[in-house]
Amino acid sequence: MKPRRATQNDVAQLAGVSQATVSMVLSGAHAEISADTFERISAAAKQLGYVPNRFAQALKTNRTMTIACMVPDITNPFYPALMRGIQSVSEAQGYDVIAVNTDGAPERERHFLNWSLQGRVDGVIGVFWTLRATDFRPVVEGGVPVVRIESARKGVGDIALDNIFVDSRAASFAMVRALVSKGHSRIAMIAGRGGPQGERVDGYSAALTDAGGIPDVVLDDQFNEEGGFRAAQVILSRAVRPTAIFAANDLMAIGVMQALRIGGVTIPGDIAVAGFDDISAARLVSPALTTVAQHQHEVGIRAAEILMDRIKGRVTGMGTAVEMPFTLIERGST
Amino acid sequence: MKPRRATQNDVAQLAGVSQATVSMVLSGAHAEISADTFERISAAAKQLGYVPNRFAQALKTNRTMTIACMVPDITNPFYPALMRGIQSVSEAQGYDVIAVNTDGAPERERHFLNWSLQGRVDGVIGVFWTLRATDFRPVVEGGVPVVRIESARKGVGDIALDNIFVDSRAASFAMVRALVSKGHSRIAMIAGRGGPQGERVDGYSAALTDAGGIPDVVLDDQFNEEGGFRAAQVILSRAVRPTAIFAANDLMAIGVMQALRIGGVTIPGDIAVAGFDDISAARLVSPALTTVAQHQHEVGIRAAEILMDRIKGRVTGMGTAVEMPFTLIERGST
DNA sequence: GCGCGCTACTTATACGTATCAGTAATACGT
DNA sequence: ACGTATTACTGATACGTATAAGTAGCGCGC
Repeated sequence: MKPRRATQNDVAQLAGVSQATVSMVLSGAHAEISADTFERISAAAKQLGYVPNRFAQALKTNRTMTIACMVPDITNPFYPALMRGIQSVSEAQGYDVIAVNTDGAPERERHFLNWSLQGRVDGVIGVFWTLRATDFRPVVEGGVPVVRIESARKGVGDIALDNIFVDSRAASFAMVRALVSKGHSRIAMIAGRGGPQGERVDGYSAALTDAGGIPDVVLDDQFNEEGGFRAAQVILSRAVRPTAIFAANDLMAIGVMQALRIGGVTIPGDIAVAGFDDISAARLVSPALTTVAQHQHEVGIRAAEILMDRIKGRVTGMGTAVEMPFTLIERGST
Repeated sequence: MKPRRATQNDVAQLAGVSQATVSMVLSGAHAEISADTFERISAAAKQLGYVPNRFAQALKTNRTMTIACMVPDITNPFYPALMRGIQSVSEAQGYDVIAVNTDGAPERERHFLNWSLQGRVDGVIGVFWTLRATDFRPVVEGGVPVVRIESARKGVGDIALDNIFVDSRAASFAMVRALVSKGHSRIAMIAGRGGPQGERVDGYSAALTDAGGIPDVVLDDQFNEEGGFRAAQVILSRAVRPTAIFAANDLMAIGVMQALRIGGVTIPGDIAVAGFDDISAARLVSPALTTVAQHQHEVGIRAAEILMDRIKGRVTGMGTAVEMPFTLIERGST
């Protein structure tokens, strides 16, 4: 009922050697071990089904070979793409990646950040909506590197916290400019409330004001299709409708398109729609969705590289801020 | 640069007590401790920013207060809903939930299952595509309970492995029967290759054969919108088209709908479409998607309850198989 | 024949925590 | 006043591993 797992001691006993020898053979075979002993130990380990206890290992080495990826909502297809990028570089270096959902809630973000202080992971890559740089201080000063993925250049301050960002404001600005150049002047924006989409809204407002338009932002509590759907219905119920709707992310944009279709509005004939993120579904909806690509796979790769540099001690000192490019992708919806 | 985190020893020294006392105060305050000492220790701990080392803790107690949720593809909205259910019960009992992506690949499923043997987690809830009951033997016999989420009743065998399942074959059968009763006879099915959708295809084939139809299954490598999109294009390119398409999951069904729309086919007028899973997007597409609800939130809750029973030792002995109900949800697409 | 340098190990210790078995100090009952 | 019970701790040990330090055996040069 309580089937204790085999330990190095059990293996050692079976092979007739000491525990230390077992450790040398099974961890890194860099020591002077005779082929015979090596064989005996390997055989004994296999026979007993020995699996190293990661906790004991971590306790000793202070390394867990695991990094955490903390995101608000793994449901949003934006994040899995990011994770793939992270995985590709960290797994190549022998690190596992685990994901946790923070819901973008302050107490959950804090809770899981605190996690990393418990020595559970060697590093953190995350998208945090509510935490400020000072919240990370105990963690990075505790020796756990953190790479934060952001939507704008943040002051790196006096703390070894790395930022990697796409300039959302500029991207949003560019998108609105593109819409304006197609003749749109009444452009509404749809965004999530309380989230990190402030820069996107800012860029929109700035570009629209530049062009002589009047910003018109509709918020919803949810950042997904449902939120976009609801917000679009609000817009449709108005007396005067916009000629284009710019959603703060693709999920919301897809929700918008569904609402328009139900409302009998043609896209882009009556109303053009644009999104943000370039998730894979953006290519599949019809008409295909105009959007801003953030190249999240590359962002993930770059973030993981930065993290690895910290973990391996190749980089020390204060944090950096790395900017990643965006790309406007025009498709059928505009 | 190497800022060692504070340990109980540091706290003890500062508070002028022994490490053992610190442990008693900070873990469970169930011992006889004077209010004064309690205060001193708490204050010292806070001052030093003490955070328990989970590894040392786990090494000692053999409990990690963490359970793993292993799923093939967290991108599929089906799984996050499941995770919410799992989280709701396990977090209430103080357990954290971490997610790992197996991609449904044998080596990755094995790798992460092996993980649990390393003492990283107290239990596993997972959807495994390739592993067989025997693969779990070392894990459950190693004392880590596993609850497997399945699509059919599995023989529980002689091993303490719990199964929880929705009878996909019956669900699929029921869906096809419903389509037949609406007058459809040429019903095509779209499914993913190499995945776990065998039962769904089986149920489809059986029901269609019963009704005098000829099964017609189109496979694609991917289980998502893209896969459904491609498979639908294959079907549309044929001389004789079906009157209904049944997709093995909602993502594929949504891909199908997009392909049909692009192809100028009306839904459900020309071709009806049905899916499987009842993800939230199913309600939002237009027309709304007819599908089979598996109540994944409830499945997650039940799975976590079963797991907790094992972890807490309230249930011992051989595994069980628990069946969960499904519901046919008819919407506008049929 | 003795020290030297290898090889191939073994012994001992530490990581940070939980916990059991003590043990002073005080309180209590008779 | 004395034994016992209770309170409030302390000391020691163990969890499973990695690793530094030690050592037995042996060939070898001189």
